[in-house]
Amino acid sequence: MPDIDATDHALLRLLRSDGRRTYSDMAGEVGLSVAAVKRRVDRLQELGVITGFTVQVDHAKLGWTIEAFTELRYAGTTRVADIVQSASAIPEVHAVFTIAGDPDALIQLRVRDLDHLQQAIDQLRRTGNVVGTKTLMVLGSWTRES
Amino acid sequence: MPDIDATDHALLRLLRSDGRRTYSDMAGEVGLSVAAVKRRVDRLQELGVITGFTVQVDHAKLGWTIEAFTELRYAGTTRVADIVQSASAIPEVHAVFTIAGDPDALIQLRVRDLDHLQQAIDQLRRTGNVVGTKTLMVLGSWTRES
DNA sequence: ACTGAAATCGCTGAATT
DNA sequence: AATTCAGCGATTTCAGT
Repeated sequence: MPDIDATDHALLRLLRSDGRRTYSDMAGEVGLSVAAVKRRVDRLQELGVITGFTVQVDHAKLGWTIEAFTELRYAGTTRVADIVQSASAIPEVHAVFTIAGDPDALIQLRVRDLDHLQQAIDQLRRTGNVVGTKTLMVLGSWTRES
Repeated sequence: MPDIDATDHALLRLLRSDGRRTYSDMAGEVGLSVAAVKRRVDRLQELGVITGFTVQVDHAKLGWTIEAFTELRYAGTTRVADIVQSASAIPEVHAVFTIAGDPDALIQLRVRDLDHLQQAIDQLRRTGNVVGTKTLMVLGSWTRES
């Protein structure tokens, strides 16, 4: 684990709340020069602490109004890599978590409507050696952004 | 639902893979002028399709090596807003999903070690009217980034 | 490691079609 | 709604401490 000091953590916090914040803004916040801030952010990327920058999208505004988690159980012979590969190939799949114990995987889905959800789940069941599913419909969500 | 055309979707896709991509880069990709691209991105923000920009962090590199989901069951009287409020107050909680049916909520956790996980789960059990939990340990994960 | 300055590059708004 | 252009601000590099 590399040495990440309090200033680095402050910069990460600032970039989390706004990934396009300028170096001069951050420099003012942490009390360093613009060049020093850029050097630290570059270093965090080289270390792999920062893996990238992205945009946050409200999927509901694009018509993908339904979010769900599906727990998958696989046949005993299924390998973890196969689970990820087959699930991630489905466009409705937003994230795949392989799990220790029961279930074997937790799949985060985003779909347009209930019909669309059923199609996505059917597709999940068909891929790999799925022996059982349980779907949790998301009513609301909160995500940390500090 | 506002009218988001193919160019807007292309811009969203580009910004997802790199949220700090320059307008001139995107202009080249979609075949528009820099100012036109800026106008579209500004509009997507005004519409609320783009809710913000952020940095992607490898939490394991910061020492938060363990990820888990905890399913929570609450007493019948508990209100959804109370679930989110009490769970989100715990620093180890990364996301809260309220669920239709059983369980009542799915909590995404990030912790430093197993001892830390136990503390976080204990804290979840204490808040609100939790009547049962089941924790899923994440072995690996994949998230769409296109 | 950080600072400050210089050069480059991109952002932004106004005028125009 | 998109384009062009001009002014301004941010990024990036480098010499100095």
